Amino acid sequence: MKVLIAEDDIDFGNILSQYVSISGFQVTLARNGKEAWGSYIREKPDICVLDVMMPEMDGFALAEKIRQNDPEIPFIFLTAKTLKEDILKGLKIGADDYVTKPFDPEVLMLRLNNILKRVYDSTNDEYSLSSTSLNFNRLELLCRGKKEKLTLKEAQLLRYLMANKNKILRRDAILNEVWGEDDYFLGRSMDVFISRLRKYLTPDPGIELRTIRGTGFVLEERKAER
Amino acid sequence: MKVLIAEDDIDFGNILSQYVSISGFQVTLARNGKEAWGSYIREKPDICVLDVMMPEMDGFALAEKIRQNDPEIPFIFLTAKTLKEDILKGLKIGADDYVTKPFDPEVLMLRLNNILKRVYDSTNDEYSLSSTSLNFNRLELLCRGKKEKLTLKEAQLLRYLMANKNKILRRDAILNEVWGEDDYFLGRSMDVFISRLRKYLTPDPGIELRTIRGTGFVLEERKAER
DNA sequence: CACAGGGTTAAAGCAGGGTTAAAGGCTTTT
DNA sequence: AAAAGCCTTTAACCCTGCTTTAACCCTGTG
Repeated sequence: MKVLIAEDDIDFGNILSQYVSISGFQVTLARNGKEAWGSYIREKPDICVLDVMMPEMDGFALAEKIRQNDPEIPFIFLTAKTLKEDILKGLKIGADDYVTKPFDPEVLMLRLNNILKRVYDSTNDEYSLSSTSLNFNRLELLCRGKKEKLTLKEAQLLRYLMANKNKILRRDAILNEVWGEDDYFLGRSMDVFISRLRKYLTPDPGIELRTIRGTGFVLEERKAER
Repeated sequence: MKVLIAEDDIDFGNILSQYVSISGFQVTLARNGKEAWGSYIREKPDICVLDVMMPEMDGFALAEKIRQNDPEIPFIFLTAKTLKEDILKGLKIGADDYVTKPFDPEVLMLRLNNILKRVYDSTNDEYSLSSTSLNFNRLELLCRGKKEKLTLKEAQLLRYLMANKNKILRRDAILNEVWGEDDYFLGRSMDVFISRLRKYLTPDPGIELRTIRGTGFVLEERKAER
């Protein structure tokens, strides 16, 4: 498990990363927001621990940028502030946790473990339906023997559909879950992706990505009708 | 969505539960751990908000008891303490979040929403009458073993009728509730839908969608007449 | 028996999606 | 620093299926 820590206080950052790496994580330490962004792109960590107050780019701005790249990755914010608006801001971005300084590194470790257990243990990155399966980690779709390489968004959308197979998913729910927000244009964008997924799925006749007009979509196993 | 709040400070508990119920949750408020346990068994809430310091049974003990009953249910702990060992204890039990008093109810609401979105994404609303049931989420009607796929409007209308079964509903009330407005033409449109619903419901002789001339409609269970 | 409220069916109208191509952003490569 | 490459979003145009409108019929009530 890779952890990205962004913390501008050098001493504190070192202590923290020692602590975390002793516990078996692979740690990347960055000294400011810009550096952290570079590390993120290179390392593709599993979780980010971000200081809110940093030079170059603050923790919130960084989090938003990272969130755009990966809507699933969990964040923990570190801050000296207990100001209400800061906490609210963090939670709105989708912080998974919020730790106010000063704190004990052990507290952070427990939270890290809790979150990772939740996010990665329960989420198997293999999904299957009929004679089709998605390996989310490798972004690969195997459909009736036909292998397809997917892009990240394609895979995220398909994963959400497969994780909720046979359930009608409302347009706004899909958008909020996969894109993080919901507006008209993103909706049309989603339609484009749906269209592309249908193409990928054509080799498997046992699977149908059905439109529920005015509501949303379902990915369902097609009963052999007539 | 049901929320169980366990809080021994009566005033604070009331404020909190008002806040939460305004946001559309169904709230049960308990004044101590024992009472909360009873409420838990009765209500089977979807999430628990527990004060740590309570008479009879503290929040941690309660959480452990509840966790035994349901390994998935999420917790949020409320506490005045910022003591390290308390936070650790909570996190070890598997707290999903931890809020220290004093705090803004809005913060709590955001955390509630975050957690619930994560844990439960689909609300299954089911309505039934006689040997017929409507799954509104799936837009499916099961009528005496006959399955029908409904359109959104059909389902909305039928849901309103089923949610108010055996009650006479006035035309203008139905229109305002289902269509959002009430004029002559929409009224005729509704008649078309009523006609179609009657067709769907014919397989179940125990159900009648009756017209109250000059007033509206009732969906009622038909007593074996004669 | 008259007529208004509602039943039923078919046609019309329209909005929500389907599909494809081009534009726009980011990163990586040269 | 420009160019190339890859993905996502925007745009345009089309089509389909749902809702509404319309037309005609039936029936209960004064």
